[in-house]
Amino acid sequence: MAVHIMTTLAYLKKKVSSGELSKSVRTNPVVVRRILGDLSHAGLIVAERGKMGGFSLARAASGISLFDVYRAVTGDEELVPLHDNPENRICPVSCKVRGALVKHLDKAQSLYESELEKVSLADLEKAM
Amino acid sequence: MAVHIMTTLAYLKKKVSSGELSKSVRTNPVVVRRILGDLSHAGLIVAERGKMGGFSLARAASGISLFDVYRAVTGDEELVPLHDNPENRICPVSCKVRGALVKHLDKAQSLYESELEKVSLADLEKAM
DNA sequence: TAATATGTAACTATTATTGTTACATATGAC
DNA sequence: GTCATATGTAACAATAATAGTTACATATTA
Repeated sequence: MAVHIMTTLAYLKKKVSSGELSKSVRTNPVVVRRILGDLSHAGLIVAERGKMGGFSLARAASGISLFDVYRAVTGDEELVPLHDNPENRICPVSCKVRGALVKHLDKAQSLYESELEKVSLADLEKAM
Repeated sequence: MAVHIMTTLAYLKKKVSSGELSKSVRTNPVVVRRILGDLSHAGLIVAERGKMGGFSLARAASGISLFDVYRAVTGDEELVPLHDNPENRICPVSCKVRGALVKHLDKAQSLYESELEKVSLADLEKAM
């Protein structure tokens, strides 16, 4: 939804209200505003309040990547989370798997994220 | 949990029951058996029923990757799912974002998965 | 045949997400 | 100054996914 919203802002190139955006996404304006809140806190969009208010990109679409959008809405949570049951101290695997596994998962996630960095909202908007 | 279980099987190099595995993972044996069911259906482990039954790797730990384990338990679902609200036909973005976005997400996911392919259970087991 | 393992159904508890209603707050038009 | 209209958020309900639990059928071996 966040990418849909951001692509719409890039495409329309004007100030848009949460009501208009919600029609494109086909959901409730509050759902859209919650996502817009994340995007705004991340500095990707500018929100203007009051009558004639609305949302617009904070900078050029070519300067905003899919990774920026992804990060804004997910925080820094992991793509594949680990189980968080307590360790069984008498089992070496129970004590050490997480550490060993997370190293590889982090590497894979870095690759995923750097691929998202390569794609800008301008690239997406051109395909509309 | 699936990786924890598989690494334990690689480490112990013997037939192990769901009860023993659940002690290492610190959860209920049925939770473990559900995951073992997925791993078994994927052909990664062999399940033996009855008294003296248990689970063991179906092939050498060096021949099983993190990607194999990941696929066995997640199916082919996407790392980052798209929203599935209906299209708004009068909005070009609403009609086309998904197609444009999924292309890039699939590329990124391929990179993630091929990184997991590079890591075997033997690699993990060595770190225990 | 008794003991012990897997395989699964059924149920509860917990959590996250989405959608919704309601309303405080801000801002521009008149 | 006030009204119309926008954002910002709290609060709540509906839905779905996951984890844990109990129960029991089925398989296998000593």
